[in-house]
Amino acid sequence: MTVRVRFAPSPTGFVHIGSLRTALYNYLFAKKNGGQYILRIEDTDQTRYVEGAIEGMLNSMAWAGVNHDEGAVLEDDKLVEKGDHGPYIQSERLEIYQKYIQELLEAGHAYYCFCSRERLEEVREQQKAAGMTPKYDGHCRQYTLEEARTKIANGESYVIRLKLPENRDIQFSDVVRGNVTVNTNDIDDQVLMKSDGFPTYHFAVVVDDYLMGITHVIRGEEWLISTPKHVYLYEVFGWKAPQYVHLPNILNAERKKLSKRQGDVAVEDFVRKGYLPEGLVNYIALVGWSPEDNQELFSMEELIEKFSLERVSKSGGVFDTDKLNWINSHYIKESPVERITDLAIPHLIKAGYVTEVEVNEKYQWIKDMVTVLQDRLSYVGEIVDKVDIFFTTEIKPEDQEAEEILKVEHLPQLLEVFGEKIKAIEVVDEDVVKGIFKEIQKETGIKGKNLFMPIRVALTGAVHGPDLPLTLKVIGKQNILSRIDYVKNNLL
RNA sequence: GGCCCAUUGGUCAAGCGGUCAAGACACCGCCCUUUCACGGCGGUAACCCGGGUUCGAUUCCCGGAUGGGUCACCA
Repeated sequence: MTVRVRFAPSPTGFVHIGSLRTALYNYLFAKKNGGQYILRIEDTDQTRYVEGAIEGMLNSMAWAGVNHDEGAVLEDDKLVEKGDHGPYIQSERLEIYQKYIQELLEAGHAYYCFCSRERLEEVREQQKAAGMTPKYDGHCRQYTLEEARTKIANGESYVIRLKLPENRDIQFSDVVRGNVTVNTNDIDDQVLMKSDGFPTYHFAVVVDDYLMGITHVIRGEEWLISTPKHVYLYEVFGWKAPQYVHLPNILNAERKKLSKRQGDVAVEDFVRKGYLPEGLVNYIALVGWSPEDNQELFSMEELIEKFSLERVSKSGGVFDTDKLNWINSHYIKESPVERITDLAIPHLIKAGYVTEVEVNEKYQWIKDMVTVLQDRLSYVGEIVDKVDIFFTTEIKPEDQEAEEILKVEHLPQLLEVFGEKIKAIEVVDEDVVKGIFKEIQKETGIKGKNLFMPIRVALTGAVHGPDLPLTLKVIGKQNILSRIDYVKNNLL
């Protein structure tokens, strides 16, 4: 039996970081087992549909390199479907659901319900007031199919509910949780078909997973509790249920479910900040799964090779930006400068350091700047916090420590000598600066920290920063000289 | 609140009856570096609490506590 798995987002916005991980695990599991990974769009809630959401999600998945074998894909910016188990968009499968819901109705496993939302609300309130768990009271179970159809013919609005047997334990085995048992008395007669003719998730997911030949359902743990309803549906249809795999949640620092409004949770947020796809994917793979050995850094190929559902953890994991940064910085260091430069340019433009028209002629210079900074970035966008030293004209000591350094008594002499030597050369590059430092050391006896730090602070205002010779190369001869003048005139 | 699930350092986590309880991030220290980083080496730091079972429990069982999930015509 070939493995077939699916990722089934609903197009209500962006791809949540937790969804990315769910998709990734599905993808890894499929690839590992030579199976297929399908992307199905679950757009059964007409009220929550967001324009352009599908396209955005598809782009995020493509960015991350989690590519599906079947499902909705973007071709020349147009949404098309690939694969022979389609349609893969639920709103295009309405007739299919109709057929199966009729089957259920005829067999007595589902019934029409005419209760108004008001009545439902009322019942719930009463139950709550009585200290009971809110649950549909089965009011419409009394109607025969025939009676119900008469009411429908009279124009009454209805939904279709699952008719659950009383007091029956439904058990299923979850790959990560083991055996889970829930009694039907604790489950609602779930609405299967809504009054607008669309199926609910619970119905569509079962019909589609069956029809699409899904063998393993790998999804977030928020679905664990409703799985018995799905298992029951498989049973009454006489279908074989898939293997269930419920993934633990990804939590924030407060150990709450990671959600919007408390920072970055959308894949696009990380793209925007300048995280690399291999960094994000590598990190996210490690929240909720661990390899047999101690490996931390993985390419997608290695993840596929090492991944197994048996090693998925049971409990939720906190999203740790520090570790993400560490992993991401690894991939930034590994990348060709050109790649980081190209990613950095939009950030520099946005921050106002360069204009779009300047970019071409300044490309080499920008590349030099990126070369100097590349090893120090956690994510590319961070570069805008570090480039000020290359653009500033008026040196300002960044803190008290910097101010102290500017007060050292040999600074005026040092700047004088250094300025003269810079003046004397054509082009400032790394080796030239190193040579100059050597000469100064020989001529004045100033060396080490006493040599580098005063120059660094005088020319950049900062105590910390990238390698000085490289930094000076990027600053350039003219700017070095004018900064020296500025410091002499204003800060000494 | 009912039901379901979980609980190893600050965080991710290994462990699957006998270990001085791995490793990584973060933090601290040292080394490398004529500066700053990178890097290398080292350090601090954990089995939620009770009962059982067992010669022996972090590991198995039962309670409790804590945390999470879920109780929609949302997914």
